[in-house]
Amino acid sequence: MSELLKLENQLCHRFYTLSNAFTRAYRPLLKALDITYPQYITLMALWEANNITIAELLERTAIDGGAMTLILKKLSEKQFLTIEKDEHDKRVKRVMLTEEGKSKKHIAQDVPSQMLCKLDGMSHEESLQLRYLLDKLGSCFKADEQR
Amino acid sequence: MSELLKLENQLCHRFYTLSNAFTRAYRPLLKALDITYPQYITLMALWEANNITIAELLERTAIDGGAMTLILKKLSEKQFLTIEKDEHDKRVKRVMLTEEGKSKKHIAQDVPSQMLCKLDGMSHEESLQLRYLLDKLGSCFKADEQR
DNA sequence: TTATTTTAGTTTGTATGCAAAGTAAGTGTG
DNA sequence: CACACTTACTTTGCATACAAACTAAAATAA
Repeated sequence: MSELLKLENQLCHRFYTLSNAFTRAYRPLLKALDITYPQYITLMALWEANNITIAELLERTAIDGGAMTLILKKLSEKQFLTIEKDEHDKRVKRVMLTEEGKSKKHIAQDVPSQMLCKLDGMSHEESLQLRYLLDKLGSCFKADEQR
Repeated sequence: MSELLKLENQLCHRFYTLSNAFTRAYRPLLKALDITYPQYITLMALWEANNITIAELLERTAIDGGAMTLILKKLSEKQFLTIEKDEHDKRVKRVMLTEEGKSKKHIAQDVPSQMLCKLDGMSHEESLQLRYLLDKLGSCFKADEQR
């Protein structure tokens, strides 16, 4: 049978599997913060750059626009952030961390290192190499999507 | 600020982004078959091993059980497969490709190579290396999930 | 200025992903 | 044989992912 159609030969299936595995692995770590993985991504973006527009947040997180509306609603209900209309351009909304949202960053500090523990067995060398290859693959997609 | 919490340093975010990119990239390729990416994964598993139980299908595809119920329903409605109860163990269901489902494999033959075209820019060497690292990462997760 | 187009976000409909609860049917024990 | 336990799936509730349609507001063109 065609080797090309075998599931074990699909790069895509590895990504599918691993991406889901990451989400599962983060779940218990994020429980203390009472947030989901995409919500965590959103907060990380904000901890890095607060008071940005939704468009900028979409750009940084690569989260879907429609999904982001709901995610921000949730995070807003949980008192992590507030959303305000821009003064000059009323189409634009700005997302701002609350004091509470800012303070949660301290709790989140531990999350990345805990995740690294789970991924023990992979050397630093290897993870750097992996990162390089992932970024290369990412640029392939970017190039393709522009066609 | 803590480097660890920067979004660009997260391996997980690369997987999140790339996994979604794969799904998007497959969409147009799968349009001819009128199936989604998880449905494609399911069919690949069946083209490789027909007449298997749902449990085996879950094992091979790593798709969620609850989702699989719906995916099989869809594929069944589309006449790709049928589902029958096992004679000996009535809890078990077996999934079988219809003649139509089998024949679609020929159309699907082109999909992997079309995807490889999109990923041009990555050498064969690099994709082998990537595959090796992905599998290593996968085994890290497996080891962790068993704790 | 008015009509056209573009931009920033939201909404809607469909398809998962996942945990947890539920169901039906075997298995094992006493 | 009766009860507890395990299996193989399905169902349910919630949270995205994504395309496409929609809305309001700003930028441009005519």
